[in-house]
Amino acid sequence: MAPGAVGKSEAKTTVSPAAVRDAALTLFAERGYHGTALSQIAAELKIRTPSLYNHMRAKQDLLRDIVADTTEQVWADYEEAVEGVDDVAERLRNATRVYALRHATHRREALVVNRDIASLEEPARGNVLELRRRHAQAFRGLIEEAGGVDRESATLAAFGILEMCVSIARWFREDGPLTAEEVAAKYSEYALRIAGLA
Amino acid sequence: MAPGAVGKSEAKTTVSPAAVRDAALTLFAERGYHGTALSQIAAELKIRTPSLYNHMRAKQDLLRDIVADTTEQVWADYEEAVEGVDDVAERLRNATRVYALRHATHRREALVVNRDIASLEEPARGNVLELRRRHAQAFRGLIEEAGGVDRESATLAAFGILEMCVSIARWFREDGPLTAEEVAAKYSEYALRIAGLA
DNA sequence: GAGGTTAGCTAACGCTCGTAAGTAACGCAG
DNA sequence: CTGCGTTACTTACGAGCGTTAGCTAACCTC
Repeated sequence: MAPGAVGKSEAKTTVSPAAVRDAALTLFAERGYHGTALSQIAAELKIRTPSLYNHMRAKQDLLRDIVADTTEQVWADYEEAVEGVDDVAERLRNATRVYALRHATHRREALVVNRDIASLEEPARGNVLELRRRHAQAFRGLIEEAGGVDRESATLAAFGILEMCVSIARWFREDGPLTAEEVAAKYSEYALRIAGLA
Repeated sequence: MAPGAVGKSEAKTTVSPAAVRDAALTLFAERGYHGTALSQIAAELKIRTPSLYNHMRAKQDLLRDIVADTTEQVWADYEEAVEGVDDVAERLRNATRVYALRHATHRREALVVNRDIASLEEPARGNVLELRRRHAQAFRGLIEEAGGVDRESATLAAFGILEMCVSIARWFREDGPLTAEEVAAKYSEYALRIAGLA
């Protein structure tokens, strides 16, 4: 049987790799990678520190998995969002909406990615940065293509829009007055204004 | 004579508290507070680690000074920017401009403040957060007062504008195609659009 | 009910960290 | 010239880190 996969009768009180990753995610988001000790992750799971090694290979692997998976999902979101949409303004709106939405619904992942990329070792770091660059350039391309602003401003606007979305992870609360979808709709509207399309 | 204050003939090859703080600032901005060891700061200054203690009291003090000073200057910028300006849209433009400008001209400070506030110990942490809250609420107040959007959207817009400016510290380069002033002008224009005033 | 697998434990490792103490060299004030 | 203040040095400490090894007890399969 696959390790950690609990059978029909649930809740065997045993820790799984996914549980370790989830605890790490919470703590990394709160205190940062270097600010989090394995002993704290273990405490969260109510086991001793060395027992963690039954479910992971190294601390760095936890960070790598979190950052790599998240970055790939961001790119997948983007591709799906613009696929088959003809109007360029609508492509920009969709791309911004899914990006904003992810930052509202996956706050911890977003915080870790944006704070601890520097703590990621090569070659993972290079791969992640490459994917991010591709995403940012795709955004800039959309804004240029839309034609509301000149080329230099497009770069500026792209950075502004992306980072505005990233910021959502810092203040959004699930029990707040607005749902994630509402916030995403607002911010994609802001994006069009910044790009000179509204 | 004041310690570290070099006489008329400059460059006595001796390290000053300001030099330690500057080296710490650079490294904190690059690798984060917990990711930076005092040994690295010492290496940057070409002295041994314990010699740092001739110019500082503790590592935490370096962080506290950097973050506290920067936060206070941000607030001072704001007050000066809105002082005596009647038109509310112009107040918003000015406030955004100086905030953006500071993030372009003090990139390292901005990166540290936005990344390592969690590593700041009390009571400094509380004080800083209080000042930041005041600044954010002032922005929200400006947007509400301007009346381009409803109250809930004002909060959203304020966060978006502020974080858009913060992002400048992440990509701005002094030798890039745009000056800090040009970027600040652009972003304060974006702010007005987000606030529904353009 | 025996054998193998798993997940927990304790103990211990090598390392690096931030910090303290004591000492030698240098420069200015008397 | 003498003496004091300053700065950097070496040495050392205690603590905490990530990680490894080895044991034990529980469970799953047959």
